[in-house]
Amino acid sequence: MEELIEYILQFGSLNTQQINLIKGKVVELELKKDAYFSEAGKIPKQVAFVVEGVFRGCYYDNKGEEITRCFIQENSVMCDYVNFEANAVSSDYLQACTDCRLMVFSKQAWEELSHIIVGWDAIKSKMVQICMHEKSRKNPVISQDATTRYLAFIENYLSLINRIPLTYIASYLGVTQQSLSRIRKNIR
Amino acid sequence: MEELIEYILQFGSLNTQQINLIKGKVVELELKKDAYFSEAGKIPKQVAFVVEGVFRGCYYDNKGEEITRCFIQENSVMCDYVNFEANAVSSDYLQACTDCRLMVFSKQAWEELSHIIVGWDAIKSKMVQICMHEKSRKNPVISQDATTRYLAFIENYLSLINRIPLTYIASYLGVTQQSLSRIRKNIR
DNA sequence: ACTGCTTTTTACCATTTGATAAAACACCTC
DNA sequence: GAGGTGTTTTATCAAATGGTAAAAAGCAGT
Repeated sequence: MEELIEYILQFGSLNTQQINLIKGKVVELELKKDAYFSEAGKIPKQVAFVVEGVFRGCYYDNKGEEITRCFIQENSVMCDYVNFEANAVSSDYLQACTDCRLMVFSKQAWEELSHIIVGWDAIKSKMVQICMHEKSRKNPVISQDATTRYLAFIENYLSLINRIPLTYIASYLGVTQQSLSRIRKNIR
Repeated sequence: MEELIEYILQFGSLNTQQINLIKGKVVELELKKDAYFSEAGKIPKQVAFVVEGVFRGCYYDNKGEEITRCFIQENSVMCDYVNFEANAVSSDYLQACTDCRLMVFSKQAWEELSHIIVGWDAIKSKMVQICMHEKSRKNPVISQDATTRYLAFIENYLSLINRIPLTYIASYLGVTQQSLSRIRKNIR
């Protein structure tokens, strides 16, 4: 819980009473490896803060290929936010890559905070915008070759290398897992 | 001007008085082809609405390669918003690909609207979030081959093909301009 | 129509990556 | 420790893409 509060306070200041209001709206949730936090075809109904574990965002293209869009690590917010806000059907899965522990806001709780905490909306938008921006900043660069993309991935996500299957990393980097394996051999 | 108002009203409703307040805060700006709306190394000080013309967002990687991140067309909002909000130095250029006409909010005007229009903040965040989301949704998919990426580009940006240099499109798709030229020949 | 300038296309070869298949490895259960 | 399951590595060949260079096409100014 303290991790969540500390995270939120990065984006604006809150007094003790306001912090307690937030604590009252959030519930803990555990998910096992491979479980989905949210699924394509459903309307996202929750915003999560990742306390422990790693998630990935992924979807399937029109050829049925699984594509990993992003990874979400400890101490960050996770949600298909635009569809959450719009009550629209998501096209992405948010899947646990490891056993995970989350703090979860229901849509109702998330919206009630706007009414009971002055300044919550400002914190909220900042949080979401920076989250989106960070994500895109870390994305593999399409004009770089696969080796360069892998090296950049190590820079950005060093701690993930031994926590999640190589297939997911390959899919994130846009190469086959065989190519990634070859790349790993060559940079050794 | 009417294009701007119509665009804003997509994200929330405003009365005539509020609309006039917005109109009073915005100024028209023309930029010639190749001019920059904002530059890497500077703090973004303005938010723009593109009335006419096409822009691109681009940056230079550590090898000095120019990389085109996105295109911004008519009837959309343009800004390096996270750095605009944070008063932080941008690492991107926003460059006119054609002669352009913009409606521009200064940082001061943009913030004053928050104080004088109830609900402006909500409209603002929705606008920015959807803008970021759209952009990433249209991005070329790294696991697809160059031909597929080019065909997807045509789907998303058909009207751009004959308006902007091929080099920019190649740089956006992550291929050399020679490869793109070969691809165009093969799909004919 | 000619000149000079920029953009786009072609061509050639080297390198990277994908597709397929098989082997090696790791992990879990019995 | 044997067997089963899933993951990672290797290997081989075919296809896609990059690098370099040159030719062709488009375009503005005279």
